[in-house]
Amino acid sequence: MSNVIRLVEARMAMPPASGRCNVRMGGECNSAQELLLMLGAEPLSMLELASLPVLTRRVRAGDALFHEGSAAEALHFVRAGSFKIVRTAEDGYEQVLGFADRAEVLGFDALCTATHPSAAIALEDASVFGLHLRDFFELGEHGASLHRLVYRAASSALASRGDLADVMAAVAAEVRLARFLMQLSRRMAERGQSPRRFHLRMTRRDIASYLGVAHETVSRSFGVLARLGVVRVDNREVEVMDMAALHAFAMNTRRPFDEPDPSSVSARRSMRA
Amino acid sequence: MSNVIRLVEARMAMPPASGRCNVRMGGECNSAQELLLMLGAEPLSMLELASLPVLTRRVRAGDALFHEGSAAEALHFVRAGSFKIVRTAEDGYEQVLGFADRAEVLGFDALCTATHPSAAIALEDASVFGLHLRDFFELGEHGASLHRLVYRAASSALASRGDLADVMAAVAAEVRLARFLMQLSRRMAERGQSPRRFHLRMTRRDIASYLGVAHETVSRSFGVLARLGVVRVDNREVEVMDMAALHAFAMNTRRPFDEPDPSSVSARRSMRA
DNA sequence: CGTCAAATTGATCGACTTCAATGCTCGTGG
DNA sequence: CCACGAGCATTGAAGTCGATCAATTTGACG
Repeated sequence: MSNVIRLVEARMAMPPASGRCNVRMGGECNSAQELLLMLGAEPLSMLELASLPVLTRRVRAGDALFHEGSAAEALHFVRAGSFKIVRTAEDGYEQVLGFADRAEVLGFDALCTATHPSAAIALEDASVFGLHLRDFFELGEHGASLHRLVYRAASSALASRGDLADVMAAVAAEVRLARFLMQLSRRMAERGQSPRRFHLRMTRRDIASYLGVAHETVSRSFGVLARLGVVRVDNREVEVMDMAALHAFAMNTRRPFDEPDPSSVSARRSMRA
Repeated sequence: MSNVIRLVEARMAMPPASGRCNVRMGGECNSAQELLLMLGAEPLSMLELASLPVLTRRVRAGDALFHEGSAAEALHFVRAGSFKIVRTAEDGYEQVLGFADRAEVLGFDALCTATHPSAAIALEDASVFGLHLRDFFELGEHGASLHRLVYRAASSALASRGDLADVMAAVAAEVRLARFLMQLSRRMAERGQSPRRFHLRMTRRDIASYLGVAHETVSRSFGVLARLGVVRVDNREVEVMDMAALHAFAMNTRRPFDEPDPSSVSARRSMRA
């Protein structure tokens, strides 16, 4: 409960009200505490890390937190707003690897190569915590509890990229979209927000890239799901009308020749009126 | 049969057999040293971790190191052999998320959920180091150097899943296969082995799942690349004949309307003789 | 109000999935 | 040791879904 409240406050009052933290590029006042709380630290462990040098940084919508190929200097954690993680091919094609919300780690995949294999671009005005690698690697025994939190965040990031595979594994485009919406719904639930109604913060192109289809196909797939009454879509506003049907859609790995679970709305696909 | 045994022996003996370490399921003698060396530790840091409780475990071809959904108990590092990382859908469809070779970490994505979101299945008789989570999280300041190594391995695992997206992002099946082969080639080079000639340790089905296409399509794509003289394929034995052409193939993000790099073999696609 | 990007909708064609049948490898057992 | 069988791999044929090109509408922002 208090989690929810804090989350909402952070989101509503995006320029955080903690006064001195608003320094242009790096107040360290209570940032450490805020970061640790966000990552789920126990109060006990926070004392020993009170002096953790944490930078805060704001990123405007469309700007990159870091570019692909740039040198890795810090680990970042999303404080507010959201990001897309992308890789850009030589010909300019932008592949979206995932989306990151509050408390998620950014730039972890740069630790092994010392240069970022992917870029992080803000989908809306955002704010992040930064932990310089030098500092991060040099906190001796005090760092134990922080390490645990970072491991968890990194593990979560790894699992997220597994979700990407889940989505792209589906054959039919509507199934991919359905799985994507299920992922979003689950994430919303984890944050204590409504899993039935949410605002998409990314463009159709971003979704298309994430799904591995053309952006026109995303539009059409939204249309199909909407016509079937599974969801209601108004631009970037999405409402899940029939969660069971959406789930049934997301299941189909192969051709949906078998009857698609007789519960709830019939999820037949022939919609050529 | 005898073939397999000889192969296994050769592989197991790869690290100069440190004698007592061959205990069935858990000698801790020099395993710690071996693990640290494998992960690239500096000799200096190895002294303080000499007593690290490291288990060794052998996994036979086709067996699972851990199953999807099982409780996370340890971090594993591949000592010998190779694995595929898979997620299985309710309908039994097996999605391959990646392949792991020597020195790679397995099971890292279980840290956040405490249960494995993916399974690791040995592609051949294999051997791993195991680090129990209790032990891992409880090495105070001495763990600093180990943490650095584990972070690097985990970061590498995250980047690998980005490669998965790269592959599945391609529109044409031959491009996906070409990218996959480039990945393999790069990995071989990193290990100091020939980047032009290698043995595929996974089935065509596994490749197909990784690429996100039907396994028949993988066969056909191999055929196309072979007919063009880009590679030579004999069952699971692959030889890259024209690395530049393979690279050119791997580039194509969109339809190959522009001339595909006039160097080397012409990489046109119309092969309807 | 005017501009530009985002989003929707339509039409065409090619590539991939799917079904089906055969050849090949390799491990097991006769 | 050889022959058999089960999974792996290749090849063929047909139907379909989605990529692409193209045109229009909507929406956001100055």
